Amino acid sequence: MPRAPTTTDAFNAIAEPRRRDIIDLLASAGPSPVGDLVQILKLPQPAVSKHLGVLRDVGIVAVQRKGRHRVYELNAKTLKPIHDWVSAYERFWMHQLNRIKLRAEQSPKGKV
Amino acid sequence: MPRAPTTTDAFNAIAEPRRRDIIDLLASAGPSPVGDLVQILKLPQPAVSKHLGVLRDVGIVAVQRKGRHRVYELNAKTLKPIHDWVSAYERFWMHQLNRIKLRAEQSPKGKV
DNA sequence: ACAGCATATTCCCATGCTGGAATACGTCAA
DNA sequence: TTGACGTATTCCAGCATGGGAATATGCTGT
Repeated sequence: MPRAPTTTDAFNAIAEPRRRDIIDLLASAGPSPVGDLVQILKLPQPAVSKHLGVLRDVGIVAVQRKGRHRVYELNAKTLKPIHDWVSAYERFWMHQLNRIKLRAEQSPKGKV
Repeated sequence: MPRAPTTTDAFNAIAEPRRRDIIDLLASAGPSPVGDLVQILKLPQPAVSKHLGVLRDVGIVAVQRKGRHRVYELNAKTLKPIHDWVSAYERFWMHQLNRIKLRAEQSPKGKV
């Protein structure tokens, strides 16, 4: 089977750098219509719409119709699984001291 | 252009659930030879080797030859960019109180 | 040298992607 | 209505994927 669709989950959705850009932008600018994103990201409008479609499918963003505009809003809690997963590894780069701890915790199975 | 190769960066590499499984396993069991991973993950050996190849290209794991075995070790600091990126959104789901803060910080540009 | 184990690589396939261009859709103003 | 705007969808292309099967490589003991 081929690579999983980008709409499978948040992990797949955020693999695309442009989609992370969109997320970052929505986080800093707040809910925005598509046109604003197009202007700031300097991407073709269809490209932005398609990326938004993926993010929408995964639930990372939500839409609201406002006249002929569509206002996209970030729904960041869908990113929590990613944070949860990667946070387990934070200790690996936090302090040098942790190296000692890690050796003890991991203790390659050969140990008695 | 098609989707970026999985070897492009850590974001693309970890989109595959099996590769996250391998990372998790290396983290908890410590450096391990391929055979151990194959046995525990119950995946065909070539599949594991291929996934390890991707992780190796991105730098998430490192290999060490030990006789006829190859011992793979986690190099978790390559996951830091992911942690850094997603941590910016932690506040969105931490405390309910943050909702108030967030509204103030984001203040959709229309505001005076 | 040889057999056997541990691992990597190659080949094939069906699928789904991203970008670009063109086009369709829905809404507002006159 | 009609036209114009904002946005979404469709069609096309090239391409890398992950799985399976088969095979190649490398090391070890005898």
